[in-house]
Amino acid sequence: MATTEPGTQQSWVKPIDVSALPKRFEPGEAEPRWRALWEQWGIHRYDPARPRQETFVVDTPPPTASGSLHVGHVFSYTHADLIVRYQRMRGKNIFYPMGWDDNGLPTERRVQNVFNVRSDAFLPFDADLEIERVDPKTKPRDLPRPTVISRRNFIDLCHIVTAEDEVAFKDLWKMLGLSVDWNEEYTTIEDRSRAIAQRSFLDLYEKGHIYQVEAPTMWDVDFSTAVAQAEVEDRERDGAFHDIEFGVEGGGSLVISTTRPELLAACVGIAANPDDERYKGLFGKRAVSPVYRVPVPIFATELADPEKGTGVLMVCTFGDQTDVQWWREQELPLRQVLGRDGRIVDRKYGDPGWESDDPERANANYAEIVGKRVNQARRIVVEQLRESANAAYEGGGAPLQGEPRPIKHAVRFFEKGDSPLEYLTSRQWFVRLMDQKDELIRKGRQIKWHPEYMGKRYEDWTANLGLDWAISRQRHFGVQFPVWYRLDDQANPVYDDPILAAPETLPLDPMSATAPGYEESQRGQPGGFAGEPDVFDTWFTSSLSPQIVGRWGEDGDKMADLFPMDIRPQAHDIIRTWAFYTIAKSLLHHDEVPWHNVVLSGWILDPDRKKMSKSRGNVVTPTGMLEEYGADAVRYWAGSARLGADTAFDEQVFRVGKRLVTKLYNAGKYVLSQEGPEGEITNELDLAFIAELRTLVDRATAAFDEYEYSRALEETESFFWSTFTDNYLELVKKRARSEDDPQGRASAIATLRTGLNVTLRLFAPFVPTITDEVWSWAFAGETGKKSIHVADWPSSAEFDAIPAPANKRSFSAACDAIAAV
RNA sequence: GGGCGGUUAGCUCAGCUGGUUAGAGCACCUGCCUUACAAGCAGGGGGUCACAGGUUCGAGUCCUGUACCGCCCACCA
Repeated sequence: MATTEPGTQQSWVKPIDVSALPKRFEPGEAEPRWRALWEQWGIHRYDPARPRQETFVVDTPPPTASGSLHVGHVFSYTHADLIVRYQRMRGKNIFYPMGWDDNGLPTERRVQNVFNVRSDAFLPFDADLEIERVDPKTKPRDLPRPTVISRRNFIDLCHIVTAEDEVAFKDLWKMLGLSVDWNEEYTTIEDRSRAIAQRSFLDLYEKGHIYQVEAPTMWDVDFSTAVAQAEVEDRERDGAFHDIEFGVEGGGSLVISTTRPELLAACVGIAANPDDERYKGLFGKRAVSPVYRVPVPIFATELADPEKGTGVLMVCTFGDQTDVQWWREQELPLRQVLGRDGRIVDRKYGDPGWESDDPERANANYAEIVGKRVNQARRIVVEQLRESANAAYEGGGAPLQGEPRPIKHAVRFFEKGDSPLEYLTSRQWFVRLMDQKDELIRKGRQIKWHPEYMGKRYEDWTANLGLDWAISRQRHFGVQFPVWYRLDDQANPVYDDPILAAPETLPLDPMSATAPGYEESQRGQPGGFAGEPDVFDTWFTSSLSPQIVGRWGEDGDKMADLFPMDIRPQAHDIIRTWAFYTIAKSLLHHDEVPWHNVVLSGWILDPDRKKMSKSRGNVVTPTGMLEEYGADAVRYWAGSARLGADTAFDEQVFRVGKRLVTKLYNAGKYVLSQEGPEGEITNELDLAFIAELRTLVDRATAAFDEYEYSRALEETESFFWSTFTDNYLELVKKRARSEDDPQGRASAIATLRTGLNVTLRLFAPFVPTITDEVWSWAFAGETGKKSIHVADWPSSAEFDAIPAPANKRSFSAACDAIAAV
């Protein structure tokens, strides 16, 4: 700071008192102190009074609030924070919320385990219910049967568990120094989010984008719920082809190949390729199944591959997606044998739709598999197929031809599930997306993807979408459908004409709220009403993150001020879910893109280049590394990886980050402890240094503008370390203390301070604590910006008053000279 | 089977629109406690830029093909 030395007219740059500062910088002490100050000063607050064009809006990912955060989260959330801190210094009014995605299966699973309970949507709420936590030391097999409780009681427990997780998550984010506006915190299960999700449903319903249908859908038998295409993944599994002989009416036989003999009872047709010479004569005839002696039509289809198996196959209700297609196209009967719990349901041959040429045998065989799960049923059916008594026609041999042939094949799983998906007919709600594909792609192209090639992933997924979005889940902890059904004289729901909730009554639970126009006593009664027991797919709610923070349709609706948003940071594995659904919602509700930029972080891989995961036991805990290296060092590590790039976890980089922090501390102490006359920058070397600094500012700014923060960091770091401290600082040390060159000394001190001031600001988004610490020693007072994070981002205009050096090469020449010595 | 990334020093990675002897950090070797910093400084060794062709005066950079690694999607009888 400049003061006037007593007895002179010369103003004097006063040094800081180095002896008052600790010898070493301690992140563990400084970081909490600075966090408290930022909080106190409110520098992360959004200012609703400022106009949209001065505002930078972030659609932050709400992490799943169950279990724990891992290094990958720290990595990608830091990336968003780097961009935000840059924009804040550019003078932007930052809208930076944080949400917790707490509804959904992960939470349910945790609550089931923590309390040993199960939920039943139809049980009445018990206000006095007390549930003890399971002692974590209890072995699973020693647990009593789970207590079945009402959905509302279950949800209360979910709230308890997620509230604990959210506190832990928030602490971690604060420790990491995320500059989130904690006034804008939300959860996806809170009332506002529920109201907005239900409002979304009503709006889509009104616009004709939502329908309800009883149809085959992908079904997870463990969770007993429908799932959507986006939640499905393939897993390689062992299987076996079983060659099974069917009879043909009028004589002869054919041999099909199947991996799912247990579905033989669900067989409703036989298919082969129309050009397949082996089967051409059979189309239009009927085949007869072994074991059950059920006649089924033989038809031709281009989808049948003559090369696969025996070239002829059985169509079941339902073995896979193609079965569903054939069932529709050929108008085949429905013979579903698998129940929602994954067990074989009871059927009687001889009943309508279950005709058999030998009902007695069919029933005897079928009775053996009733109530069994798929694998067990398969073993039993295979044994039955080995008996010639079960041949498809009189006098036939054992239907199973040879031994099953083992194969490896991809099987569809629910991404959170443990059993293969089944296709079951059930009543589900859908959002129509198949008719929106072109428009979804067009919207995707209006968004800038960083890195650009990630946009292609979105486009491929959208173009290849095969199904509308199944949004209903037969689960518990989620947002309810704001829907009731009228009951007919037999108390059966009339699904065609649902009763919708009035917008002003949201949020509500139709299982406890009374349908409009009815009395609660009419619930479940003939002529009365019933609530829709299903809940939304969690993505139905989390895809509304822009609307939730924008309070769409609520008091204080800010959509006009925030929407479309500036950036959506997220990981690339959820392009097909979170990004896709958010774009879809935004299109259907507002005919707009939800944001202008998508910013995609890569994954953290372990040194074997595998994705880090809990199951691999190679997870490093984020808190541990923050405690050991400090937030600045951890942020340095995240900041050194560019967007989209998967990065191997390398603890060395934390050390490098920590070293940079130390260097900044020491360089700051040195520069600000220099004293001398105040004056202009006039010396040729100093001017040359400033010219170098100026180009650095331009490069770092350009990089940040393209979301390439890692390049900005690298440029700044190499300038700071090499140009500034190793070269310039060494070159002017003497002159900065000179007694006989007051002008040169003034010039050196002014340049040193400018160099420090500017590089600190360039580093501020990456290492917020150390930069604010050094900033506070002198520059905070000089500029009136008490925190560096609200100081102006450096611009080349700052240097306009400083003349260019006489020779552009002065600086490198001086460096060469010192190197030679 | 289709698509998208990647392959550069022992390790982790830069290298933007093709242009002088290919870079950084870590690790390694040598020398220095030079009053900001030994968590530092000065210097050094180490790379046929996966491979094969091609375009060009000139290719790590552009084109074609191959191999390997990873991801996404499809296949599921």
